[in-house]
Formats: sequence, C-alpha cells, structure tokens
Amino acid sequence: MEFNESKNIFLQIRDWVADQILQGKIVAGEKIPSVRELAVEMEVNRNTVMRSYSLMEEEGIIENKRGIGFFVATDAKRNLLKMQKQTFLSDELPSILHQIEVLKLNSVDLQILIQTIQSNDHENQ
Amino acid sequence: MEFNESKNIFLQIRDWVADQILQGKIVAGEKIPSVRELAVEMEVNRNTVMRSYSLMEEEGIIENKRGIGFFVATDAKRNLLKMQKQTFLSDELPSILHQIEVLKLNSVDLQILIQTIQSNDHENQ
DNA sequence: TTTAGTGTCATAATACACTATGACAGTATA
DNA sequence: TATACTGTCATAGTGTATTATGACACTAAA
Repeated sequence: MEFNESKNIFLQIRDWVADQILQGKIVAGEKIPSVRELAVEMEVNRNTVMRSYSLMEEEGIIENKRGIGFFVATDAKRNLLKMQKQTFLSDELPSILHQIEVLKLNSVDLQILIQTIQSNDHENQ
Repeated sequence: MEFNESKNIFLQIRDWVADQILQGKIVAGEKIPSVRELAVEMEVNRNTVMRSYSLMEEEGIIENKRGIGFFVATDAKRNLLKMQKQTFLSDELPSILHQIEVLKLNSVDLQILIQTIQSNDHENQ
C-alpha cells in the first residue's frame, strides 16, 4: 500500500480499516484480516498493524476473540460515522475553509465538490 | 505555536509562512523573520526553521541576501497561488470528496462551506 | 494429540525529526 | 574597528516510528 509521508503509518492503517467499515465492506461481527495477514498485504511490520488494531480496540470499533482474531464491534459503523463526522467538521473543515478563502477558489474550481454535496441531499435517511 | 502531531514541524512552519504571503501580510521584497527570531517565537530549534527556509528557497518563494536575511521573492504570491491551488485540487480534494461521500455530509452539514465558496464567486479579478 | 492459525510481549536495531551548542563568514551600524 | 545582527555548517544527544525476530498462550481442526 502507498502511504502518505507526512502521517504515521499506523494511523493510516487505522483510517483504511475504518473506511472499509464505513463503506460497508466489512460489517459488524465480521472478522477483519489477521495482524500477520494485513502486515504482509500492506508490506509493513506486524507490530505496526498491531498498533493500529490496539488503537481501534481502545476506540471500541473492533473487538478481540482470544486465539481467533479481531472482529468488527456492534454499532461500529454508527459510532464511526458519529466520530468521523465530528472530527471532520471540527478539525478538518476549518483548514479547508481557510484554504478556499486564501486561494480564492470559486464554484467553478470546486464544481465537483458542490455536486458531491448535492447528491447527498437527495439520499434518504 | 501549536503544531499538529501528525505532520512534521518544519512543513507546518513552511505552511505558516506561505500563508502569510498568500494573505498579503508579507509582500514581495519584504524581509521575513530571521531564522533565530522565528525559532524563538515558535519555540522551536533554529535548525528546524532553517530547514523550512531552505525548503522555501528551493521552491523559489523566498531568497537569501548574504548576512542580511531572507526576503519574499518576486512573484512569490502568484507562484504560491498556482502551486497551492494545484496541490489542493489534485492532492487534498479527492480525500475530502471521499469523506463527504462516506460520511453522507449534505448541504446542511456543510452550509458554511457552500457559503464560503459562493462568496468567492462574487469577487472580481 | 498434533498442527496451524490467532494475538501478545520482549528485545534489539535502524531511520529520522528535533533539539542543543559551538563556531565561522558576511553585512550593517555606531 | 568593534558590535550585533544575519545565515550556515558540524557535531552530538534524545525521542519515537518502524522494522526484525523470537517466544509464548490460546483456539480450531485434522
């Protein structure tokens, strides 16, 4: 996997797994890749994956079953949605707004952005 | 200054100076804070500031005058606008779009974002 | 019971960001 | 000339992310 240089790998792995859950590619109760398995797949040391999983366990989005592996926790998706939404709005959005102001980006530059938001308006629930 | 944990300090200092230029708080030809001065102000080692300045010199947005200090390069603002705009659209926007889709953020959640973009539409030049 | 798969812990080594200092050459000013 | 600024370079130390391994307990299945 390709990692961003300016962000810790174990955090990017956490983000990747969280994204899989949010996209519904892994559902509650389902087993996620084993520590060793994901380490090989991402070409990373198993200790690094272990660190990501420990973090996610603390966050309550995955749970461990002795000798078997890690599983997606009940309500993981709902909790992730809540957490990530709040993080995005309070931590990331301000920086984004600032860049848009400074760079004077208008609705032509950001046409795709506006379309993406509007398409979410037409979704139910 | 408060730094983000998951991004290198010398990059954040670069971003800060670049932002000052983009906002017009420092103009072309003007002297920027000395290495030692900014180091004290940001409570950081002078070598770290030196690293940021070296990077910006390579990017051509500041220039050095022997024994005097660093100065904002001619066209620094114009070049920064071009560079940052491209970086934002190609590197950051895709990730933002992905998060908006996954988190199902609508125009109510992102009301401020839309307003910010629209206010740029009414600007001249 | 044996085998192969889980996570977990400990240890050591490497890489790099950041800090802490000292020293030196160039420039401006008193 | 003397002083006080500039940037620059070198050196050493610290903290931490990441890697590399080995060993161990637990579980499932042959």
